This record gives sequence, C-alpha cells and structure tokens, in this order.
Amino acid sequence: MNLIPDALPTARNRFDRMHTVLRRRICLLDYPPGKRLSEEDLASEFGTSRTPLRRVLVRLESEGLLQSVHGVGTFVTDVEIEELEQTYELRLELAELLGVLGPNPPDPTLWDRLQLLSAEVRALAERPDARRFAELNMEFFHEFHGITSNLPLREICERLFLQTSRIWLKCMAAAKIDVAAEVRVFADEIDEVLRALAIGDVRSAALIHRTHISMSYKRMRIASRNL
Amino acid sequence: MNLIPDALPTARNRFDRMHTVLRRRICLLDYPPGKRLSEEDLASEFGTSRTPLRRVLVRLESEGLLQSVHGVGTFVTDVEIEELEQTYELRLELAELLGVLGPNPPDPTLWDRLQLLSAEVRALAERPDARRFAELNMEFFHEFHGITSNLPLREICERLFLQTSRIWLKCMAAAKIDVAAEVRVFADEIDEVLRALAIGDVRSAALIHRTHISMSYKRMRIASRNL
DNA sequence: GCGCCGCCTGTTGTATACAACACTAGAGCA
DNA sequence: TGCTCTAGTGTTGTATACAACAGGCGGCGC
Repeated sequence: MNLIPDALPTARNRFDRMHTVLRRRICLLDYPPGKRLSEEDLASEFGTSRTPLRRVLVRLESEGLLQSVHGVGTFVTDVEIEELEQTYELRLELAELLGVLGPNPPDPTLWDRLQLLSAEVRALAERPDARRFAELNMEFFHEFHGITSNLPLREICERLFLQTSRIWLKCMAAAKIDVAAEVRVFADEIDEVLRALAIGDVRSAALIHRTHISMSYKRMRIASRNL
Repeated sequence: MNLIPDALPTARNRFDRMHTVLRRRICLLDYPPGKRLSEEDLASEFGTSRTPLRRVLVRLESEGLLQSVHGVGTFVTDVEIEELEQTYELRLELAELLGVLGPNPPDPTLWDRLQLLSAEVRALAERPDARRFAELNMEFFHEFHGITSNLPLREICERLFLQTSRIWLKCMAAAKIDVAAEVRVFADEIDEVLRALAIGDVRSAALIHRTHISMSYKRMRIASRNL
C-alpha cells in the first residue's frame, strides 16, 4: 500500500508539481516581474529535460504569468497600472458574486483552517515579514474561495488573484508601506469574515472580503502616488 | 512593404493560427466531445512536427477544451450537466457586468458589424443550417464583448462562452430543437441589442443579452428533459 | 468453455541535437 | 571619433528518435 499515491512519479504529477512550484515562486516575488528564467537551469533543477519543463512554461504563459520571446528569453510578466485597475474592478464584482452564487454552508474544515490562519496572522503581527505576509495572504484567498460551490467562479477568482497579488506586493514594497499595519488590517479581515461565517452569513463574508480588496488596493495606489 | 505582416511565418503566428483553427473546430462541433485527436495527423496537416503542435494542445488543455491521457490519446472534453449549470449561472452574472464595468461608448465599427450580422442571421432564417447558426452565434458573442473596455472581463466571458456553447449546440441537436425558431430568436436578440446601443444604453444591451443567454439555456434544458 | 497472462500495437511523454533568432562586442572603415 | 557590418554567443523554437504507458488480442493452462 502506498501512503502517498499522489507522489507516484507519473507525468501528470511531475507537471503539477513543477507548475505549482514555479507559480508560487512568481506570485511570492521570488521571481520578480521582469526576471528572466533559464529553461535549462530550471529543467536541471527539476531533474528533467527542457521538453517537460517547456510544457509547464506554456501553461504559465497562458495564465499570463510568463512571456517567452524567441531568441531572447522567458520573462516574468509585469502588469501595467491601467490593466491592474481593470482587473481590480472586476475582482471586486467577482468577490461579491462569491457570496451570491452557490454559497456553501459554512464548512467546519474551512472554518478550522481560517481560524488557524487567523492565529498565524496574529503571530505574524508581532514580527512583520513581507514574504510570510504574502504566503498567508495567498493561503487565505485560496481557502476563502471555498465559500462558493461554483467551481468556474472559484477558478477565475483564484486566477485573477494570482495575476494581481504579486504586482500589489511589489508596489507595496516600492511604496514602503508599513507591513505591520497591513498585517493588522489583514488579521481584522479574517476575524470579521469568521464572525460572518459563524452566523452563516456567507453573503456578508463576501462583502467584507470585497471591501478589504478594494481598500487595500486604494491604500496601495495612494502610497505609490509619489513614486 | 509587406501588406500582410501578420502572415510572416514566425513561430508566434503559426502557434496562433493552429490554436484558432483547432479551437474553432472544437467549438463548432467539427470535433465533437469525446473525439480522439491524432497528434501525428494534425501535425502533418499543419506541416510541422509534433513538438509545436503539442504546444497548442497544452494551451487548449489549459482552456478546458482538450484532455490528454498518456498512452491512450487526446480527447475533446465533454461537460457534465452540473458543471454546465454552474457555468451558465456565472455567465449570466458576467453578462450583466459587461454593461456595468467600463462600458464602451457605442463604437461605429461594432455597430456596423452587428448590423451586418443581423442581416446574415435574417438571411439564415430562410434556410436554417445548424453549423452556420453556430458560426454566427460565435461571431456575435465575440463582437458583443466589445461593449466593455474591461479586457480581463472580456477574455473571461469569451473563454466561458467557448467552453459551453459547444455543449449547448450538442444538446440542442440531440433534443431536436427547431433550428429555424432558434435562429429567429437570435435575430430578434441582435435587433434588440442594436436598438439599445442606438440610444447609447449599454447597460440595457447587456441585460438583453443576459436574458437571451438565460432563456436559450432554459429552452435547451426543457427540450432535453426527455432524453 | 473459461480465465489469466504476456505480447503487440498505437498513443502520449521525454530526451537530445539542431535550426532560427536576438543581442553584443569588436573590427574595419570613413 | 563615430558609424556599420559581421562574427560570436546565448536563448527559444523545431525535428526526430526513443521510452513509458494503456488496451486489446491471442495463446495457454486449467
């Protein structure tokens, strides 16, 4: 009996593993926008040839995270401020829809995970760390999308989040926004969401989430106005 | 001076060409759900080796139109009725958003194209043809999404349309829905939309569109209840 | 007759060598 | 000195051969 059946070295699993790892690196700014990636280096890191790796890169390119240019290189994409604005406007509306379309009854598993996250964020408030903040933020969004049973909506929200969050992180860092303050706001959001979910008010949880997306974006815009 | 600069035999153009052609075949049911595609045959048809073709297949797989299984084949995906329901619910909301987020001022080019489409649909009503209907429907959706200037929203709507329309067409055919009647409804929708756009009421145009998506889906569900 | 096992065929996945391309540095020349 | 052209280097894109895999068919044992 295999305890970790998903770890079988099948082609699909290798693909998913590489995809997840690279996407994470891009979204957490380990590979900042504009960085050139070496197909050869990455391939050797994952212990494969360029061929399977390129498959992953094509996928990431179709997700808008990478761009390959023949004879030049493969680059992590940046996002223009105008496109970012449009994406955020859309994300606000979609965040609201999360509470409208197929709202899931408060799942005890989801509840537990969010509560765990809340504690971790509170702990982070003591010793702020931008990267850890990015990680927890990513995890929170992922879990939060579980409030809808509408899979296509969940996927789209996830996708748009992964496309924009890294730009948001980058701008925050550039504008020297106080990480500690941002962490506190984040912790408050989770607790507010938990209170709403506690009484089964999924719609309100979604609206709280929407509010925080909007406000964090606005704070970022204001702070980076002077750059 | 090159009059058709986009036709340069660059890698990017080849990729886009193959991608568009295959996507079109899938969405117009030339390749019906469940059909197995042969990488070798397709590669030779496009005059390339399997390598560049596989790049296209990976893209189509990430768009949810194909699925490759090692050692078995590459298949056109089908969609379960439950997932279809969820996607339609989402599409209704997004259709409404088309009129809310960055509504474009009625573009004369868009206007002309829609009017041309209206004429073609009217002509089609005389001699109904399921495939031609599918083509015009696809073209209409593509043009209609031009009413918003919000690019991410446009892309998402396009993507969801391409994922569901072929299933809708398949069900319509299976339920033996009267194509002529469906064409007349379609023609009416375009004219209604044109009337709304004529007075610059983009929001109403979007709501009309939403209504027709909803009703055509409901008709399909009712008709295929007896299958 | 029935069931199991192994070969055989066709498919997708992988490795590798090579072509096409973009950029750079430096030589040659005005 | 400044410009241009060319060779060189490193990158992505392509072709091809081969490995890994799934399924079906037929033979073999029972």
